[in-house]
Amino acid sequence: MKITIGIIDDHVLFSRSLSLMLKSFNDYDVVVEAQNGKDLQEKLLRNNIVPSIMLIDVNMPVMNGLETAKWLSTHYPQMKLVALSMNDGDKVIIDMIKAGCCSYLLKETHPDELEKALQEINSKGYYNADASNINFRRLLNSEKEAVQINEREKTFLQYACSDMTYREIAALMSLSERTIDGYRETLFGKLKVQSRVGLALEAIRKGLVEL
Amino acid sequence: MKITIGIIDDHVLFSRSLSLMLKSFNDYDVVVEAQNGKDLQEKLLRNNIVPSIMLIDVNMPVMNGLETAKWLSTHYPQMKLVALSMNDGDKVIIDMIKAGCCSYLLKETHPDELEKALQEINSKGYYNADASNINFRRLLNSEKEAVQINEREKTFLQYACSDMTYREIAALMSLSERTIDGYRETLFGKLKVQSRVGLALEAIRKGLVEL
DNA sequence: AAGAAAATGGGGAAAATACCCGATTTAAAT
DNA sequence: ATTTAAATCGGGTATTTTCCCCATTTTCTT
Repeated sequence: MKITIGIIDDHVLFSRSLSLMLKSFNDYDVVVEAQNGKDLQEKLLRNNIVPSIMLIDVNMPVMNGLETAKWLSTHYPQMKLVALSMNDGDKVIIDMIKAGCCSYLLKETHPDELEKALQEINSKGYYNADASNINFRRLLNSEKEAVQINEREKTFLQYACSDMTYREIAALMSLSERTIDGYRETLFGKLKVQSRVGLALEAIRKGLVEL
Repeated sequence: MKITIGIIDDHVLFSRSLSLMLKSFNDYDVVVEAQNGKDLQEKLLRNNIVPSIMLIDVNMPVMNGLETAKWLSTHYPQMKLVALSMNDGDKVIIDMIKAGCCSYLLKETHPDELEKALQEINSKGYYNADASNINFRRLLNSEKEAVQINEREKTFLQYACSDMTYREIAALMSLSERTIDGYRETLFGKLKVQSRVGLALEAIRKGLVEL
């Protein structure tokens, strides 16, 4: 009995050719291919297919990898989820693992390692990429160091990434300019910057605000 | 005689599986696979291989798609270059076409269209993606509207996206603070912003500087 | 209820930014 | 050679940002 696999990726060229490759390994059968989470939901429910391993791309339109992984791990808790992505930031990797993925592979992974990963996931239930891939020790540390900001600060950060002056932002948030100045100061400390430009850029780098 | 193809992509999983797919089309032979432009240069020169069609990923480390396309079109002018990428901005597409690519395909392209594209490129010398892909008319218009900035301004823009003050940037570029102020003013006009934060953010949005 | 911690806010000053006025020097065009 | 255009630079000023001082109010803990 072959191991059933599902692939979710908006790049059809990738998912179709990866599907070919998996079939060439001879132990696997790709039973469903979807272009995003929404697409997958429909295909799973309509055809009543439940692959044992699901390869999930992180960056997708409509319903992204994180949402998809969360949905799958609640509705199909027995399914093995594998995040498959290009070089993402640490935060994304942590989020995918938290969402229930048992492994995180980069698209620059060699096919041989993919095969090894799938075998281990099927037998042991998980696979940790080594060497060229992800250093989990550093990841866990970076999570501790991850910047903690509250809702008000996040709102301010959003507004700070614009052409507005602090005076305008204060008016928009119905706060005093001093209070805004306080947010600014604490965020400067948390993000280790000394100017508003640096703040905006770091906020974007850390994914705290979207461009 | 099969048509010889080369693939450049840092995602090994993609290039290897795409290679499998192309071979399954039966008319093609993948004679070289590289992970970036530098890697390709070495492989071409060392093994004296000259594929007739080269598929080039745009985003790569070490030597990216644009540089690679430029190098190939000067050293191998008879080679057909095809840019292959995920959803990029208009500017990138224009640059790749200018660098000598005869087609620009997205990775979300369906395998059937890829096959059709390769056939047309081999027979007619070019292929324009239709429907879901790129609207060249809009592209040409957007090029007119594209912000034109010179080298000095670009350098300044890069430095402006940091914690540095204008004074420090002036020292770094060996220019007067006034001159820097002039760059700032013209760039404010070109990018339609009123503050340095706005400038930095817009520069990133337009892909004028990398984060 | 008392005390600690957090959020909010006030005033002021130095530095940086934004926006004017223009001059000079260099490069390019005719 | 002359004119144009572009790049570089100088001074001055209003606004904004950054960084201090610390007071009040609200929220949480004990």
